[in-house]
Amino acid sequence: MRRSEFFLPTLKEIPSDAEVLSHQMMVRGGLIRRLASGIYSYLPLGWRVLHKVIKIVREEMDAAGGQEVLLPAIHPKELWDESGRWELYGEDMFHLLDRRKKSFCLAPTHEEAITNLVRSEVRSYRGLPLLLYQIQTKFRDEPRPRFGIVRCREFLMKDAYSFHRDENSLQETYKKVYNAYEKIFKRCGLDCEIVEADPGLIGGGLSHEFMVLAHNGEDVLVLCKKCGYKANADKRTDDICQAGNTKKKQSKELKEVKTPGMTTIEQVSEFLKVEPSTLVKTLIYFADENPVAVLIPGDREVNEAKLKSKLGATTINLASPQQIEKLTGAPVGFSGPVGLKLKMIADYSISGMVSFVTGANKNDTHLINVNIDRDFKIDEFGDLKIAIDGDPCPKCGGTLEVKTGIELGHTFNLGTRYSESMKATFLDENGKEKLMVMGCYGIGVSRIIAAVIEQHNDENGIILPISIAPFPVTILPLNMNDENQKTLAEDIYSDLRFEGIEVLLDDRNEPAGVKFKDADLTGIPIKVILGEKSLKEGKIEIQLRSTGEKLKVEKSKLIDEVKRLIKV
RNA sequence: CGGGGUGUGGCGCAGCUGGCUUAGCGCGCUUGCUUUGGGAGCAAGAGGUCCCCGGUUCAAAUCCGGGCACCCCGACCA
Repeated sequence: MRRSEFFLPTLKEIPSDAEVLSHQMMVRGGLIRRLASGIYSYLPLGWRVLHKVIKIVREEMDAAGGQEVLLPAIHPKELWDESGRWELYGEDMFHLLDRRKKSFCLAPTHEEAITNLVRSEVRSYRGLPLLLYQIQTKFRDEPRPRFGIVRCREFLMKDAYSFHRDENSLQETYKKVYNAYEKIFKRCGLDCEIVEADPGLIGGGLSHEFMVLAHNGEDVLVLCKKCGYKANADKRTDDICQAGNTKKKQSKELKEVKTPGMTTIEQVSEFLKVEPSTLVKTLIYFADENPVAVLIPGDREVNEAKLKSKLGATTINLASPQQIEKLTGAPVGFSGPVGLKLKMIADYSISGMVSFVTGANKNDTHLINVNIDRDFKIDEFGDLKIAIDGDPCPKCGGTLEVKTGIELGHTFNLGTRYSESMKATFLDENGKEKLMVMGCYGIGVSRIIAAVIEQHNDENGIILPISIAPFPVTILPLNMNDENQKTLAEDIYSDLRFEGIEVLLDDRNEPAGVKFKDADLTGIPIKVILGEKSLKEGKIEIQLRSTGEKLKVEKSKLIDEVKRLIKV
């Protein structure tokens, strides 16, 4: 490709609406442009990168035994009613009406569509297992699109679905896909953490997320250096951590104290001269219209994702001041568990606490020397806090580190969540009808590009690995008025193309600096530089974007050298 | 949806507090000449419903009301 003819608008300045580094660089580098919030066009350069990523994903999915399909992006409402997810997805789904006013959606995911297909075509155990995948645009009316291409309302996803006769077969395929994912991210030059996750709206049992650590990640992970435990910070650890000892003897007498106007933890702890950690915060939530009191230590916050999954609720909301007053008899800031007639759920850490401070459900009043069991009962304990750096590891007791990352892949053990609601069954060798066991596996394909850029960049711009570079090589004749450089550039250009190498020839009549800056910004891995300096010595210079390394090679060896650099 | 912010040639911004000229600057763009190892120089140019609607006023980019769009922080997810 000739740069003079290539549609590649690069920007000198940072676009004002791009806060995150990868977003800024993708816009400046001419990879993408925004059309609306969370909706982006891919320009030729960005589309080339996306193509490279798609190729890698496709190769590894095929190698794992997957077969590619293409499912519709528009689905009728009835399909989603079968699984009950039309309601569940709600506003997060783009809805539309056809000319006869029949309801459709732009598909945010394809469990229903694939299950519909497979249930009608596969009737026998002989047709199983089956691993089908597609690479397709997904539509989600995200409440908050952000970080450029990281969280979009229209984005490219690879989604795969597997169907099995039993759990064992699912595990086999699950492992294959898991391994394929590791290879995909590695080939894209990404360093990936695989963590245990909460399956969320997709449903099912154990699931894993493939995360790239990034400062601008929107997911929070906890990592234990000691035992290697890794999980999404929203994943409850109830299964592995236990409630502490609640039997500690406490004889101090329960007492009311006046705390006029003190509605915050800070005010109360300062007034009573105690640490915030010795207070217990009582928060009133509504879980699908049912009020519940949530108890956590005064210095901690509730992780609403954990709470939601603990309560098995679809929506969860903090009660309003009016509702609180109605339910507890006191204004906000004075809620407490003693005498409260609500379902009571507490974080595990509360179980080990004795003689703590709580609200008294009475205006301007708190209680001191409060103790569980003696003064009130907890219905249920669970892991409900937002994890913070230094928390104990739920598995080994070591110290947890909290990091942020970008979720690139998610694998789910769906079990029979969809085959049951949608009646996807088959006959086994005994002629018995059974439910198919399913798995599903997603990769945010477009998002991978942002993740790579977050991990690989410098002050000059993007640094791309050869594997996903739009062009592995660019030729920079520094002075287009120099006939010698010009013809040499043309010769190298046709030689490289003859070798089947994609190359960008910067044939613009621009100063050297412009060419260097553009090449760096767009992240092209190998620069072939034709300038007076090296040509005087009869040599051609090669610069590597990743290391800044400069090589000088004989003209006759150039093509072989470039081929060698591309191979590694 | 709650909280915060922004909207002025293609891009980045100033002007708005305290209303009045022809709305300015940098980058980019066009033409010519010069230049060519890290976003080059000189000269001449093109390009604007100041987000939209309404109000106040002799007069609004500027003040007031409403709306829209976009960004950031929270709840959702690949």
